[in-house]
Amino acid sequence: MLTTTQPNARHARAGEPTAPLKVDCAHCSLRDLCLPSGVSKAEFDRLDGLVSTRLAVPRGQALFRNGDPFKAVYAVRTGFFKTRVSTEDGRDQVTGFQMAGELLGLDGISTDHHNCDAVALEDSQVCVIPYASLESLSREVEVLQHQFHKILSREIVRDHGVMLLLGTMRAEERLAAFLLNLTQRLHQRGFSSAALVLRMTREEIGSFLGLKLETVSRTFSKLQDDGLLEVRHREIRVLDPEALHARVNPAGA
Amino acid sequence: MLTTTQPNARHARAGEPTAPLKVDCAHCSLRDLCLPSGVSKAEFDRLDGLVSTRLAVPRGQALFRNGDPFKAVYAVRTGFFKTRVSTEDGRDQVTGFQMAGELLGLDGISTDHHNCDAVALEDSQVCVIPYASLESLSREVEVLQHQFHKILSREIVRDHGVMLLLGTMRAEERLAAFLLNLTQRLHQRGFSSAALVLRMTREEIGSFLGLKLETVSRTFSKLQDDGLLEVRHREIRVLDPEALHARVNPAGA
DNA sequence: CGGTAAGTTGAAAAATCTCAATCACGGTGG
DNA sequence: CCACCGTGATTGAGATTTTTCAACTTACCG
Repeated sequence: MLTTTQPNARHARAGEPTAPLKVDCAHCSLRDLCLPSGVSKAEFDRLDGLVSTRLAVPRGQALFRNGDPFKAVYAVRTGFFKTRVSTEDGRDQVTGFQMAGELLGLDGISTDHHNCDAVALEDSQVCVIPYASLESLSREVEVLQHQFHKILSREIVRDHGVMLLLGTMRAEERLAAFLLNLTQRLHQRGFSSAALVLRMTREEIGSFLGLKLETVSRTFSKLQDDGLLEVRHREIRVLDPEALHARVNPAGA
Repeated sequence: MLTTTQPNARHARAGEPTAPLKVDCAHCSLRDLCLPSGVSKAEFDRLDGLVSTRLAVPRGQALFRNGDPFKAVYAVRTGFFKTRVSTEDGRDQVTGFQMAGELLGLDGISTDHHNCDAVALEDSQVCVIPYASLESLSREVEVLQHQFHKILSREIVRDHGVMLLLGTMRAEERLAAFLLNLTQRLHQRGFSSAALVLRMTREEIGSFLGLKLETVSRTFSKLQDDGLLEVRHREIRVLDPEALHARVNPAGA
């Protein structure tokens, strides 16, 4: 399912839009998952010009990097991203994985510069939402303003959930929680919540979960041995979602 | 320095404002650290009515709890808070400590209900900022809108920093980073960055840093033995800030 | 002045990491 | 078409870090 890398673009930065076609939230299938969620039919024409262009980001390439000037936020249209932050001495932490309908770049508002790297894990497309337009439009369209605030707040709540995971859970619980989160988000998007293809390596999963890649691998094997999963490299089948859920909170509740 | 607990209010919820006096950002000394930062003199009168009241929160008491309906965000005027989230099986994670000028309750926008508990660690006062007023006023006052977005974004960036800490650092690095963060914020507020009095227990520090309280205690002792700190219970003196900084990133950079 | 909550310290147990070997697969080139 | 190469994944064994359990100390509050 992964499209092949475009070797000549692999090490370049995100460039010009491949398809500068007029883009239109009103006809986008991700409408209800994305920024315009809650905007009524009648109001959709007011969102005209919110999304200026689309941008293709080949696998392995950064949409933006730590330190880049912040000008826009991005909505994932197709594909899959990771965001990561790093220490001065080179250790890094994946802060999230983003799929269709999710927003990237919100961190940049705080300092006018991006504070993390966003890297495509497969060939992807994003909608470019110039931040100035978003601010001015959300002064006029109340539901847009509210929805944008909700998205920012939701990101904070999500982050708190990740802190809880990193601060209190052991390896098996972390991986179980991670898989359930992925399947739940895939399900929202109309995919099976039993079968999934991971878009990231064991190392990237480990970086997100605060574990080494070997620990991730061992934990996959354990969950497989226990009959909760079927693991074949990146293809995962969830055999027993109930039991998987129970692993997140072993004490039960 | 800690004010004593008011025993009879200890187990009650945050109640009515003790001092329903007209509150005014324009004359508040926290102006530049807080929500109105960046609002010009001329515009200050437009912020009239943004802060409806003040609220006293005695030590140990919750300003809000997970599940409470979300109606307002709160700016800490005096005192000190922690926020925490918890799992169904009762483990919890402190997600942050908030001091004067910092905002509480932003998590509530996402679902119209608070998603964490905010508990005063000493007798505190907050300014109540009804969320509806904030949204409508920020549609009119551009700099307020922008500042509010910056605060939301800054919280996201802060959370990513905590994830990095929880995901990649060992105990000593975590504690060093924590202390430097505290001293830096105290310094911003005009306090010494060498001497500080912790407002929280070892257990709360541990919960924030993803460590057990014994590990926190041992790590304090280690840093003291190494001559970087002087630790007497909650009174901490930073003897060698440089060296402390070096402990955060032992590989150097 | 006693009781309780908070903090410190030790020793053993447990979880995770590190280092190393091996395996599997996809892509490449002969 | 097949052998080979490189990346990613798995597994094992030993080292390290942190946790757990327990004893004890200290400070503070009533």
